[in-house]
Amino acid sequence: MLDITEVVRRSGVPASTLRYYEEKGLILSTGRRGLKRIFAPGILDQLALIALGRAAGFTLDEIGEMFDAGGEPSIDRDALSAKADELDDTIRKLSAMRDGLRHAAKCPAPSHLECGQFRRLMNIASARMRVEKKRGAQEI
Amino acid sequence: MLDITEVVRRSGVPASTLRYYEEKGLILSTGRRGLKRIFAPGILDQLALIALGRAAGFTLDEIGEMFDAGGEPSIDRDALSAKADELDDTIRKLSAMRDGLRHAAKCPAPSHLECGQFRRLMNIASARMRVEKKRGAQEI
DNA sequence: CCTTGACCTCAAGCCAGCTTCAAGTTGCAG
DNA sequence: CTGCAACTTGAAGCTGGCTTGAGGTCAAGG
Repeated sequence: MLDITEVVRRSGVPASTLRYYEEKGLILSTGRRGLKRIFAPGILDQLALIALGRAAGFTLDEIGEMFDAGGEPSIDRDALSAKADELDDTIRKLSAMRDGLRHAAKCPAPSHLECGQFRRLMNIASARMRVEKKRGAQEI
Repeated sequence: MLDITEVVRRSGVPASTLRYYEEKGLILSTGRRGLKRIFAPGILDQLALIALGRAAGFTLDEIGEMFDAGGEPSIDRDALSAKADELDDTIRKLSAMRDGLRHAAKCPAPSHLECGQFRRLMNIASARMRVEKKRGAQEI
């Protein structure tokens, strides 16, 4: 059994965040010593899992749905696949962007506006903005 | 010369956003007809460029510094390179994440917690969180 | 037993990048 | 000239994921 200080020390997650996660229902403290929260050791895995989810682009609400009542993970494999596909898409876009930037950085055109590739990038970016307005922003 | 409605129609950027950008100093309206803003046609390129910058991960403030007094772009090629490098880094992280998710989705371990690769991912994600706390979050 | 400092709660604040609202002004069609 | 839709302003609100602050409680060490 761990007190909050110990959880902070071992997970690197600030106490304020732990309280916030508990309030949101993402984690559970297993009891109190007086007012003070006590956590089961499993909390550390759970926090690592939350960190992973965040890094993968899940929202806290989505992550909350990945735990059963006991705090054990029960992650839908289809959801993982879907998120992987989403990441793939993001990666493709970012790669195109990176290549365009790389080109612009060494393009000899006096102004970037005179570079065909740069203009293509600009057009793609504004087209994407339009789409995201319509379809409720993805991410990135 | 374009009125705001025309700019909205041709750029897809909402009027509220145009006013916000002007207030922020990112764009300039070239005059007024009565109270109403009038824009030079160049605004369309400028908005496309802003969209591109946003998509590449620049903040509005950073983008603001990319225009000279006349609204002409004057983009530091080094900044573009640096942003490209940053994107590369992001892409690498996302790729690792995607591969891990993909694996977890088809991993036969009864619980994800029992899968070595999944646990490695978890640990990477929580280690990254710690670092980002210390060094003031990048993006993604 | 008393102090102390680590914990607690609840509410408010912060960030970026907008959007929305209420109330006021105006260009222009009829 | 009138009416009204389209524009204007400034301020406030929103989203997500926290952090911060004020003020309160309590377990443990001296």
